[in-house]
Amino acid sequence: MHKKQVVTPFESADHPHSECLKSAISKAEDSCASAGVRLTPLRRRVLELVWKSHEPVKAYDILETLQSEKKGAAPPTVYRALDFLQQQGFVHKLESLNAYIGCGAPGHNNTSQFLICHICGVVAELDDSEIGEVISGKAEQLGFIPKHLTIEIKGLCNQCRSR
Amino acid sequence: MHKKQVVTPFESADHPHSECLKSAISKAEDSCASAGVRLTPLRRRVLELVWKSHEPVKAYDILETLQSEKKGAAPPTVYRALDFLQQQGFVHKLESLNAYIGCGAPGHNNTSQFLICHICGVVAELDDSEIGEVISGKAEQLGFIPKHLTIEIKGLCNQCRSR
DNA sequence: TTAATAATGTTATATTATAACATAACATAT
DNA sequence: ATATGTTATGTTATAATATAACATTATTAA
Repeated sequence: MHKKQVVTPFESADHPHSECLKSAISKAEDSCASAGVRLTPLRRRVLELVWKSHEPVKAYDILETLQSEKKGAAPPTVYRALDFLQQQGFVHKLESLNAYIGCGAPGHNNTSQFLICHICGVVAELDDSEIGEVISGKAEQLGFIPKHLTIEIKGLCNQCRSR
Repeated sequence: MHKKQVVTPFESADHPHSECLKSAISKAEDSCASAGVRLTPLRRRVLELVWKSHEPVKAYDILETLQSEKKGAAPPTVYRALDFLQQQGFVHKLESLNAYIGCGAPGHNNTSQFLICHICGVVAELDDSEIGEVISGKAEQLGFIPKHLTIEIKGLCNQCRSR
């Protein structure tokens, strides 16, 4: 029996989100310290902005906020920070949305699967070993060696279905 | 025991690709006839260009070819044709590449999974029921109703691994 | 303290995609 | 066959996403 391994659940509107944010920053700090890389003020700020909510965030929305806070931000400012955060596993890119979402369990991700509600926009993240295994298994039957999986599921979340 | 359901295999460089092209156009013609929609010369030409090979094709590469063949083509020319072809299930968009690939089995696709070789660029398409079922099952355990799956796996194909 | 490295600033441009409105082609009902 | 509605395409402009290239600043390590 496999476990669900929900890395980030669908959060209701009233959950204490400041805890999510705090936890994400804290994990990033620890991880960077261990890895010997720098969570600079800029990178930290971009991570905060990605974690503004459980909805995907667009690069140019981050840019707009940065520009409002301090002049001089340009697209590379954002994309470099996002690249760093993705490399460290703190942020994922949702390819089907061209948007970014905070990772709920940096360091514990093998393959991630994202459930994206097309009504409310909220995203849940799974790291379900069975999904990864089935896909990898099928691929390997064809002699294919998987390196990176993009798994994004759009649909209707429990909350939105109930309405 | 589930079957592999390989919709489009990894094709070797020397396979008779004109057969793939011919078959794709023929299926599209039939499907359009049944559905009562029009495979116009422009749409057919774009479908041919998507099926130029088993590698993903970029919208602006299609545009360039169209422009070389006849003046007046512009981005909407291509994107409209691609939209139509996607709606009819003749073409898939690979979200992780912003590129398009011909569908090997229009009308028989539940969920597609794409294996993308990051060395040679060739794409194989699966429509494996077990993959779809596992993912949908997990999602449903969370009360999520899946509508559309994006499953794209980058890695090393058999051919490229052997070198 | 200096040199090397890493991060950010800055300007420009590439790439991907859509909006909005005009014209043309086609279908169908008279 | 012709008017009319609908679908498809033409056309211009612009929006949205992302990277290249080089200059400057900050940090680290020798």
